[in-house]
Amino acid sequence: MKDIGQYNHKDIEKAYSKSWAEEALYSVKEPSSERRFSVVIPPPNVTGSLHMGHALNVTLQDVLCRWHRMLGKDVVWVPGFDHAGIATQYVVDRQLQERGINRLDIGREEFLKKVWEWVPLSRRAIREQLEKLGVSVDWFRERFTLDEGFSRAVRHAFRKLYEEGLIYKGEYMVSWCPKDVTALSDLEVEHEEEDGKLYYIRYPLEDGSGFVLVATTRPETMLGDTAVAVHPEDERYKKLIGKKLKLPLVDWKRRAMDGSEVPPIIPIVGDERVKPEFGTGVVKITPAHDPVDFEVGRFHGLPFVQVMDAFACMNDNAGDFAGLDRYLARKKIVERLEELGFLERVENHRHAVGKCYRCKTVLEPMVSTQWFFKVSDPRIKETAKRVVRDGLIRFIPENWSKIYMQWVENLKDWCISRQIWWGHRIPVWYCKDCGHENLFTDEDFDRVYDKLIFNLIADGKIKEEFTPEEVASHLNSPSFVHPEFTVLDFYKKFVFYRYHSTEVDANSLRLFFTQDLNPMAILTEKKSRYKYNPHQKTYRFILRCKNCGSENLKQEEDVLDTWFSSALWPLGTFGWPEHSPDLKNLYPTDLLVTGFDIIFFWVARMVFMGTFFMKEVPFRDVYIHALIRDEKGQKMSKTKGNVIDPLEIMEKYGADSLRFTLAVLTQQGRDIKLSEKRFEGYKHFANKLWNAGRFILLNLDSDLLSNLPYSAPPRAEDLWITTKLNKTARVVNEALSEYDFSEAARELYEFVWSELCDWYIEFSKLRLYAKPEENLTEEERRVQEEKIRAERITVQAMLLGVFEKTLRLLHPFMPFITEKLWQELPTAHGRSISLVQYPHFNEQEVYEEAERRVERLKEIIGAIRSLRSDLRIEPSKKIRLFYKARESLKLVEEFMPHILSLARLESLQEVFVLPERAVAGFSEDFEFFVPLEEGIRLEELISSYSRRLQELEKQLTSLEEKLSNENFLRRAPEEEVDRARIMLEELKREKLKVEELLLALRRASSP
RNA sequence: AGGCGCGUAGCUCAGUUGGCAGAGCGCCUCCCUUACAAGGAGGAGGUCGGCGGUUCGAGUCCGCCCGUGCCUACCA
Repeated sequence: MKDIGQYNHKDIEKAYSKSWAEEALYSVKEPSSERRFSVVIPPPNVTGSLHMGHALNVTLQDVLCRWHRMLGKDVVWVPGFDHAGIATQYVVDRQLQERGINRLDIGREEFLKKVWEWVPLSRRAIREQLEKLGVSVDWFRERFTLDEGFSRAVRHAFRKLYEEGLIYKGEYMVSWCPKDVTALSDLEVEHEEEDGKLYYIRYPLEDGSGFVLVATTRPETMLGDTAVAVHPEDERYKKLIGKKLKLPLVDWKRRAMDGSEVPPIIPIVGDERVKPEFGTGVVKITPAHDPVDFEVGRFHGLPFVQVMDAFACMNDNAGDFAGLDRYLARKKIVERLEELGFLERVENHRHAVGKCYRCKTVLEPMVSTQWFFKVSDPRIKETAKRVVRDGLIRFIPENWSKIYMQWVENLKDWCISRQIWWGHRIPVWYCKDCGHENLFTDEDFDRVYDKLIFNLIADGKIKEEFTPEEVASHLNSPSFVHPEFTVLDFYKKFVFYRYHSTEVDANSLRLFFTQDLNPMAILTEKKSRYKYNPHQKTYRFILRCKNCGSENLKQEEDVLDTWFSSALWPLGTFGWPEHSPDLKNLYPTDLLVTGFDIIFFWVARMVFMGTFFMKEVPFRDVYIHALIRDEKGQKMSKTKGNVIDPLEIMEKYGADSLRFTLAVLTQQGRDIKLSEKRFEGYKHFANKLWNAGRFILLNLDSDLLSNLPYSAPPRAEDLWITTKLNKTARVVNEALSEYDFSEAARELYEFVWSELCDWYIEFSKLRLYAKPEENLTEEERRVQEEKIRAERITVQAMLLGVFEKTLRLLHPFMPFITEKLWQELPTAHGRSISLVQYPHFNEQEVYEEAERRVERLKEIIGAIRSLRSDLRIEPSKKIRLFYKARESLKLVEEFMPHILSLARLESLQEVFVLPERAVAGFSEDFEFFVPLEEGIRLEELISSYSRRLQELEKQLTSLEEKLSNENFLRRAPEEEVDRARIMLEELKREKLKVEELLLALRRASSP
């Protein structure tokens, strides 16, 4: 007997989100490889805080992880964060700009320091949000895509791919963002339809015999034209092939990328790629600024003239227009062309423009030297197709595998270099003497210290010139692998675990360097790795060219595409490239949950890396969920101001309501339209559950458990609710195993609200509040009291048992409220509801007979309530009722107290003749009569019955038609025909009944 | 230009081998009944986008069309 008061989500959620993390409840040190269930979180970007999409993503994962954990699995769910190259650089850059600081002014090193200051802030904020959401991740395994371990994994992966010939460097056409000043991969280009212009320009023939007319959408690129192309079979222009044109405007020197001078006299070439039907059938060729022209230029050996710089400003090759922004240049060039009579006409033209997916700047195709991952290689591409085709990886819903396959089929090589600062710097050092391209990873060094120092330098943690003290202090600073690690801890645990004896401090380091520099070491090693500077007292770590031995090396400036490291996420988080126990036990993961927008960016690329390096898929099931949109179906974005912040929602409605709402809304479609109202509805549900718990706890005797063996046998409603709950458990388990979150959640909602609260709890009050009759003898009274006591114990045990099981079923969806309520129950044992067994279907607990009787009882009570309502009898008014029944007779007698209570009757008496002056209702064979009193209004009832009659007539007509259709009788299955016949009989009986009642009512209402 | 999805109650959506159209919210009526007014009881509301086909029978399977959203694509 205790009162837990009113539902207050804030207190509950705050207490548990903290204690779960502090107790490391979801940390599994040594998972068994057979019973494990392993998942890696799609790492959120450290660009700010979580949005609703993240909330959905982690909620679904948490539901599944909690479910599997309760099914007895060793669930390891690895959390972590993505350094998010361009995105994070963009965020920090903007912050600096607001303080009037320019990134280019302070330089790379200083800027990266600022980013490293920002990262922990964002990381902490997101971590807190995840905890608030109640995610059951193993925080001891937290990782970051730019932590020491990942950097090492990335260098290792780069090296292997490079050595296998799967990474190459080359000069190609790439999409270039002039705002972020970097190359982008094809995937990072967003195409958008825009209204533009098509300019028709005259290019005069060199011999003065006329001109050809070319059409272009980007006239500014004409300054870089080095040819004009026509289709070789085009009758109009065929004869012009080989002739020369004078490029308008250009009367200055242009230099090609190879340094040669390019005259403004350009050839007309024939090329199949030209479509005669577009424009004039003549196309200008700018090999350095258009992807197709690039191909054409290479094919015909044309010079490449760049006319723009990295910021999309015109360069020296643009002569008079040098220094102008591309759009200003376009305007000026068009004006000049018009002045000089080269512009024939301008048409409106709608076309697709490529934009940067981050900053939406219109991209410029540029020729530049970039690094590529040769994903078109069969070792990558064919494997990636095979694992899905053969079902080693399963997409849910299934149709995404088709989309995946199509994309992989059309793969082009992936540009992985970025000209930004924030990210994994490419581990390549160029020799300034012989030009050799050197690739270094710590595997190039034998000694532990060398490996260590190399990694620190490669990660930019120490400078090339350093002191042992600096190294030691860095090693003892916090690691980015995990906030509670030092850098040294990390190296010991993951990298150098084979060398446990290695103690690293300033002294041993100094000793190491001294030894390294002594004459003996130099003799044995030929050349020392370290150069000592006696003035500065610093050491320099020496890399030597693998070709010529020169020490004059310079590291590649470019960093890797952020997705290159994310692609290693399911490997790196488990310690790869080391053969760690985690890698052995937890790879491949069992499940990946993500949105369809990153199937190509991330999912496919994890498949590339996983299958290549591990010879095994990175995950088995890929559950693809919808994207969150606002109530109008628009994407949520800060600029539109239509975001619904999960933090605000949790504050107002609670994490449990947020989670349950998202689970219910997770249909297999493509998007979820969200409005704040949805959360309100499910907060009511949480409240309902709370109050059910409150009711039960209020009515439990404090000594219940010790009295348990002694009790009265269960009643029909007990068996009924047991069956219902059992069936609910079956549906929920089945739904979850099919990733049908919505079905599982709705089923639970339905059970809690419509069965448990609406009916069972109401029924339970009969026994809980039972009192002995009055005017009894002492003896009789004692017997009755004993019986009531026994009944009370039974119903309390039932309530307790049913509720406890319900909480367990609900726990994956609403972890906080279920934990709290469960802990309040006298049966609570162990640390947490999340560690006890999940209920499953039990064949023994199906009581069909009891279930049918109680369902029938509900119908009867419903019919009486309906009549009361039609007669406008106030709910609080108890009425006298008379009834007639045949098959239902026993049932009515058995459940007399239930009917009296739930239908709010003063009495229910059987009669054998129709009462005079009474209005009636029925439910099948159960007929009942309310004595007609003054003030009872019949109109509503009459119209209610009239509507019912109409409906019946409609159904009857269609049924009769069906049954008179010979084809139906002949061809439909027998049971179908029988069902129709039975229904016809029932409808006819009901119709007679309704007509009879209507007649009586009409008589009564018009005296 | 190809590909994928969606059109069912006022709104958001369920509807699993074809066999009597459902839920939540909203709306209407009545009630603050000792867990819960964040509640209880009852109720209204639908030619399942359109046309055609298969079938005894179609929201469900097939075809075409209309509307709508998204993804992919080098059309100057």
